[in-house]
Amino acid sequence: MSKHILVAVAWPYANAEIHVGNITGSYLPADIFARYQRLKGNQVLMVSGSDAHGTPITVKSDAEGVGPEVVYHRYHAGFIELFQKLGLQYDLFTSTHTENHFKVSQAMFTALKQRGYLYTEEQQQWYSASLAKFLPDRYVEGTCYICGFDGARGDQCDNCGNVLDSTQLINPRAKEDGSTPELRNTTHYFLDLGKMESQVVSFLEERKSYWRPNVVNRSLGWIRSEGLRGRPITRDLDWGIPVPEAGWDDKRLYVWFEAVIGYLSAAIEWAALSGQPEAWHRWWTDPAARAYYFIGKDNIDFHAIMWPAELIGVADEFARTFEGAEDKPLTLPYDVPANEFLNMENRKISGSRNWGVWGLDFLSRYDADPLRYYLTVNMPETSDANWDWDDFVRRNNNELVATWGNLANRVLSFAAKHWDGHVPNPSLRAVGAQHAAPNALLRPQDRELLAIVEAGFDSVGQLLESVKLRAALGEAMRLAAEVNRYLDEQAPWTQVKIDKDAAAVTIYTALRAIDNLKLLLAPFLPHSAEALHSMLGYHAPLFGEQYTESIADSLGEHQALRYRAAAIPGHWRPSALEGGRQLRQPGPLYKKLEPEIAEQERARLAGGAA
RNA sequence: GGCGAGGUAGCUCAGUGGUAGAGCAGGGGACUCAUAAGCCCUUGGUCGUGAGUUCGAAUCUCACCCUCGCCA
Repeated sequence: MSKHILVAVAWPYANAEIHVGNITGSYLPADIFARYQRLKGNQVLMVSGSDAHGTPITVKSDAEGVGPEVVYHRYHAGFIELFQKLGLQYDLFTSTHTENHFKVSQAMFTALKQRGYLYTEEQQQWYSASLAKFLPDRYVEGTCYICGFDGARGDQCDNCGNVLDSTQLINPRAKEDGSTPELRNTTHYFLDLGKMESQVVSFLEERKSYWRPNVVNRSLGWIRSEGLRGRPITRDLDWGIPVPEAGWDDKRLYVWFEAVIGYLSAAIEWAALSGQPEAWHRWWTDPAARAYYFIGKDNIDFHAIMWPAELIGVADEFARTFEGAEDKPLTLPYDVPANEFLNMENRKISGSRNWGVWGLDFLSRYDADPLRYYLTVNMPETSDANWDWDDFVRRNNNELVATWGNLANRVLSFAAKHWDGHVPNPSLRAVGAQHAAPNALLRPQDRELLAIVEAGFDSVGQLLESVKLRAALGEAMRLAAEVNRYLDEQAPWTQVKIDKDAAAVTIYTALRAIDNLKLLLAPFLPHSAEALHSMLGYHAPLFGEQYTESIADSLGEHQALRYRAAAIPGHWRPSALEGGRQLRQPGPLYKKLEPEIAEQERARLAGGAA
């Protein structure tokens, strides 16, 4: 029975390029999981978008002398280009700077207020008289009250690394014009997290048995040791979502509060774009639907605590506020399989030090599937992992090319050479047995191999189901090795000389095994799986296609990445490859890499870091 | 300093009470369809340190050391 699965993917912040650590942290695992669920025949909705608001973007745009939307559009366009090239099949990759997201976020705010989970409180904030505005923490500099460093930012000291209370800065000055700010009172809305603590704890306890230990223990530990406290959800800013209250014109919703609402608003936008505006309810208000959130560990608090708290808070009030109708409460996360970090050549990835491998730069020299392979076998699912260029080359050459790419190529080439590019037909062996099922014409060793490989639909599927992607890929690769062993035992290159019918059964069996492996590996290696699918003589693709669309609204225009499902999609079930089928011209699925590139790439890193 | 995660073969990692595992790397061998790829055999670890519980511990308890992250 078909299930509704929401694949919620971290929203990249639109002020930096995406690197391999970001990709393996959340975007890639989400796509692998979503592709598997699609092959299973489930109703997948995979959504995300650019996080367009917040002070890091305005700081950058101020420095460039342009508007914040210019900065956001530039990075947003880069994200979409990268995701297309990587084959990340978002049903919708949009942005938080859309009229729809504004409305949904404001409805969440109003619903929370209605339910009594918001309160106001006065805070002290630096105010610049000469600029006539409040200064966000990042807009104030001064002397660090911990280490004495003179260039500390209001939110953090770059010298000692401590997170600062900006109001304690010594000799504060406005970054923009150097003026001396004064502390003034300002009123903000707070989300009353303390009021929801027991419900959030219950939410976590109920999921403890199957969540990753680092995600659930860390969240529970944090709540137990500190307790949940109210947290401001508005700021004195002009870039962002207006607070839907009279007299609050010069304030905006805090990004941490509104960005996560994107998971809901993107589903609503997707439904509207798809011409079935009610469709989002199937993923958001049907208790049977499951929501998976793919994020990096730096985002755990927001997805395991804050966002569930927002959802628990609004409950069924969102439907009344947003569409004036009664509906069930919004669905809470089923799982938050957060990944740890990826280091680069044993050092932390750093954008400012240019120590990292950036997605688009990588794809200008290498293909997407080798990247997806390496990032999956090395995925930081349980602890931090490390990107090592020598290891990348080794794994590409000795695993992806040697075990799998070569297997497909050797079998297809053999069929092309000896059976004129057709799948050998085992029924030729049995006179008059044309009505027999294909398996009836197979020898015990052939049936045994197919049974082993076909068991992968369960074993690999189970691992994918529980989001153990590294293990799932390893299991699929182990099955590929089984087929290599089978070939060596049967030695069709010898059979073909003495008993061509025997060779035909062997190659038929091997082709069917490869057809199965193609599916088992498709979530991980979609580009080469499609290529192989075509070489095996299929016409319809396994997956649908990505496309971009420009959407205009009252805030301007935003580009969106979308997905059109395949008319006749692939299915997560054993191959029924028939004998006699016409194959296409085979060719290598992957390229071997020269060992020297590791040294070259490291030099590129070091050069950039100097 | 508190909390969380991790510390297992050269490398990347699996393994939550019962004689230490996988892949890759290293060594040897038989084959040749294939991107000199594949297959078979094989070297290699006092499972961070110390103590305890147990007939028996990588696995449970305690202390300590190291790495990463969050918080202070």
